[in-house]
Amino acid sequence: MSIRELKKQKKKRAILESAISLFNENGYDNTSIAQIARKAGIGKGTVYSHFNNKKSIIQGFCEYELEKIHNQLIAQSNRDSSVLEQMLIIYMTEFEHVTKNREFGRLYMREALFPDDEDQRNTSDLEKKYFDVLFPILQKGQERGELRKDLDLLHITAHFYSLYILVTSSWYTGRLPTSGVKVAMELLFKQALNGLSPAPATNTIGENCND
Amino acid sequence: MSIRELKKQKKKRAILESAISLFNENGYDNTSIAQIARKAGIGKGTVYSHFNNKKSIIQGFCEYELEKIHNQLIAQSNRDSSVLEQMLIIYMTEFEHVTKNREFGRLYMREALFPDDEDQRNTSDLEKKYFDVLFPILQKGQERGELRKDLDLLHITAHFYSLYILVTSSWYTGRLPTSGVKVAMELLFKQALNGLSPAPATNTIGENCND
DNA sequence: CTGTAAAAATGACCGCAGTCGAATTGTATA
DNA sequence: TATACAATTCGACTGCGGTCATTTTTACAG
Repeated sequence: MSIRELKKQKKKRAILESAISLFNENGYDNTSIAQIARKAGIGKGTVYSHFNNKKSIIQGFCEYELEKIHNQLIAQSNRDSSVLEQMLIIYMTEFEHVTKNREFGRLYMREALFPDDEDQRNTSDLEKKYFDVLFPILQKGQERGELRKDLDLLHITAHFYSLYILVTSSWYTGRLPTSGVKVAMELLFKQALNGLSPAPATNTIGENCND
Repeated sequence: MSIRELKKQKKKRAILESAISLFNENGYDNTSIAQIARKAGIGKGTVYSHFNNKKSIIQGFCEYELEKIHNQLIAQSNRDSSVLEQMLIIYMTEFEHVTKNREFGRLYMREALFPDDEDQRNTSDLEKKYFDVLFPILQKGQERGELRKDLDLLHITAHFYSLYILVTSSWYTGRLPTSGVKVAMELLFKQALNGLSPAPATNTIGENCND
């Protein structure tokens, strides 16, 4: 690694650290690039040689964090627990990381779910890692009979992920206090597994299997 | 209604119309308030006497639109259809409206789900109307035995709403083409009703259901 | 119609995100 | 070490969102 690359990495980290502390201190909108640059001890223009724009400072940080989580989870994952337990661990871990730096997490969720048209998403590799964590768990779940075998793994993921989004949103909007997040997520995950309609045995099977 | 109020309403509509066309033409970020003002035939400062900031132009529009939808739905709703059918109609209607003006919808979803801390949400009345539409349908569903009676109506709503968010996000991120939205939503709604885990009694029932 | 006070409209102004060409620093070759 | 070249840094500059003191319009009493 040349001196150049080394300096570049160092500066990038300095920018991120300045940005994180300033964003959490004063909020995203109340922090100027000039401030970040000053705190990092560099010129304003230099910030833009490391990040395309203000938003991508957030993306850079969050994607870096998320990748760390995923690597952690792959190492930690306990193949023997139930799907419910493992999903709870995964999404609660992600929730904690996303909301640890409130401002960063908020802007990341926005960009990830409803991105600017111009920002062509480069999350594909991140997504791949995501699925690398989830799919083995779900597959095992299918083999163990915890999950219906006729369902696409992608669709199963969709249910858990969508509930994760909702819970996170509820936390951000203040409808759900931090203390209630885990309970809510567990409840909703269980309901997703069991279904909203009554068990077929007791009731009209035909209606549940309508097409 | 005084002449003042009348003029004010007229100008507000003029601003919105200019904003809608410019946003859809050039995108939100590439449209300046000055442009909107010029097109509406007023001064720049006047825009700010009708809207607190650029974002609230979007909110004003979308909340107005959503209220229209809700009123429509209350009138239209067919109490005799299944919960699945009614939910599909409601959320597909909302999807169509939200995505009709792509840019507006995107920014509205962002604000609704992950709002700025400073913007204290005033969506409570909008939410109330929302529940006024949904709860009767779900209640009827419980009475008819389509939905488990032990579930909180709010939680049932959560499942459908979260899937709606996911599908909408998938559309905005380009993962789901417009043509695939309804199919995806129906599939996911059915799965939410039936549950992700196999029916307790037998394993084969699940396989007869859905695709 | 006139005077007047409140309401509304306005655009100059401020601080910021992002750009760009010039200046500086690192690298390679002789 | 000297020189040429590429990468990096920089801050003055542009156009924008949002503010505010000033001007213009409206409502109404005398």
